[in-house]
Amino acid sequence: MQNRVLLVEDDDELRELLSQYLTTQGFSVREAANGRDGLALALAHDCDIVVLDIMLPDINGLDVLRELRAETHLPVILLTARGDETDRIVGFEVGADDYIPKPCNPRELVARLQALLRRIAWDQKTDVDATRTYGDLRVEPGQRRIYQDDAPLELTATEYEVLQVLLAHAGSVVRKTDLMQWALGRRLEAYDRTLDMHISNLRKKLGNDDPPRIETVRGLGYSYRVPAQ
Amino acid sequence: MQNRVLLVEDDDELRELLSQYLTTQGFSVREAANGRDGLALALAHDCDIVVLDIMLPDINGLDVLRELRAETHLPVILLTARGDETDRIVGFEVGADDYIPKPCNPRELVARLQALLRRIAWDQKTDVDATRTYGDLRVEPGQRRIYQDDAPLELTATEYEVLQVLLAHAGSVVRKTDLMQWALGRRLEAYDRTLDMHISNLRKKLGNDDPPRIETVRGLGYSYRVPAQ
DNA sequence: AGGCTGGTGTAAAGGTTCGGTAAAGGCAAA
DNA sequence: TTTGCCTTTACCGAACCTTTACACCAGCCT
Repeated sequence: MQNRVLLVEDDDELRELLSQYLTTQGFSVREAANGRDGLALALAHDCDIVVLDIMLPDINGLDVLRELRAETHLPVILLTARGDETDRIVGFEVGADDYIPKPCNPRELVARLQALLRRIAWDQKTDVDATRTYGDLRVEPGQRRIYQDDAPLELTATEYEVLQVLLAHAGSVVRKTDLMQWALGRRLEAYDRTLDMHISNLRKKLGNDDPPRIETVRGLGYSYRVPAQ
Repeated sequence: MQNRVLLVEDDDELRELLSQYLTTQGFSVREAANGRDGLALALAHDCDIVVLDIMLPDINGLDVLRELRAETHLPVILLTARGDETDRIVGFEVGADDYIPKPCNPRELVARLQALLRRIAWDQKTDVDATRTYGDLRVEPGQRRIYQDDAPLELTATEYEVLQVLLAHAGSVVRKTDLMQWALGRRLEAYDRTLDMHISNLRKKLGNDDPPRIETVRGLGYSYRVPAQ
């Protein structure tokens, strides 16, 4: 399916522009307007690559990168207005994989994203492919499979995507619009019941427990019940 | 341990300058002043990473890269005077990992070299030049043959490439676009069923087991089922 | 309470896309 | 020319995403 990009950029206009372009280029985009949200989303294991602006309102992008590197080797491309060379060198030292000065050409951004993803796909996997466990569920991103008590669930591509997003945000509510965007890659339109159907099918495949693993938050979205320790 | 860089650059002065700087930065440098020598050295498995000028007296740097990519996934950083954007995009499409416009800052070159090498070290790739065994299959890259229970499989050149790539990533899903690029060396276009045919033929030659050794992951690609211990 | 409204659950039907494969075509080397 | 192999074409069946339809429930208003 499509690669998942996390775009951390405070300039709403630029973020929107890049987000749309990346979407047309076949990426599934998550957005964050500040460092705190960006870091949280990046650590949620719900994206394959990060595009990170250095100038952010709250936490400096380099500090976000530092914190991220303490946990993961998620590929990161830095973005900045400052053509400052020192900035650039520091960025690499902190662990960036690439660096693009603004104003950035969207086509170049895409080319560099793809070059990096290709390199990673060839070399044996980063921690994006690390298996993660949520109670009796185990996500194996490399195989694109989810196991329940060591038995693989027979999920379709979309079901896998939906469940994996819910699991990445286990314990908190994922809004329907976000779930739609992230898992299905398109916007939620009125009267579109597609997502509800996928949830329904997922619940069936997960076994219709009580209380349900996937809780409905009326008017908002869904949430995977955080598993008891 | 120092990393071995191959520097392919026709401008003697610049090459000498970069070579010296790279040496002071702890790299072991091999040099080539034209495309032909560069290609030969790169294929000699005697370096870890290549810095490749696009403007070369004999073969165009992009063609050198193309030929290199037919054989190996050696990391390559392109270098060029032309700030031409198209050149840049083409470079990435052909399989470059990075791109630096001249005049290049040696410090930035080193930073990018290190970023790329670090990425590769993190992702520890499987050595595709070594003999590998997967259950009853054994890949002998030296002979370009694959043995099943010590009996050689009668594979065509393309079939060998496809199966070899699948085996190198045994247990994880290889996307069709990647498989196409890595095994067939070209981009997957719409309505191209070539890959499907090779998979079909491979399955036949491997014996149509159940469950199939080569699993289809609908909408994504294929995956070689990891053999039971 | 009763009824309205809008969000949700889900069975079933619809329609499209995708993958498997036989067979034909094309191309290049022997 | 023959041979071997890669590619294209074509058809079929299966998978599965989406739509439709109806039932249900919660909250709110009267």
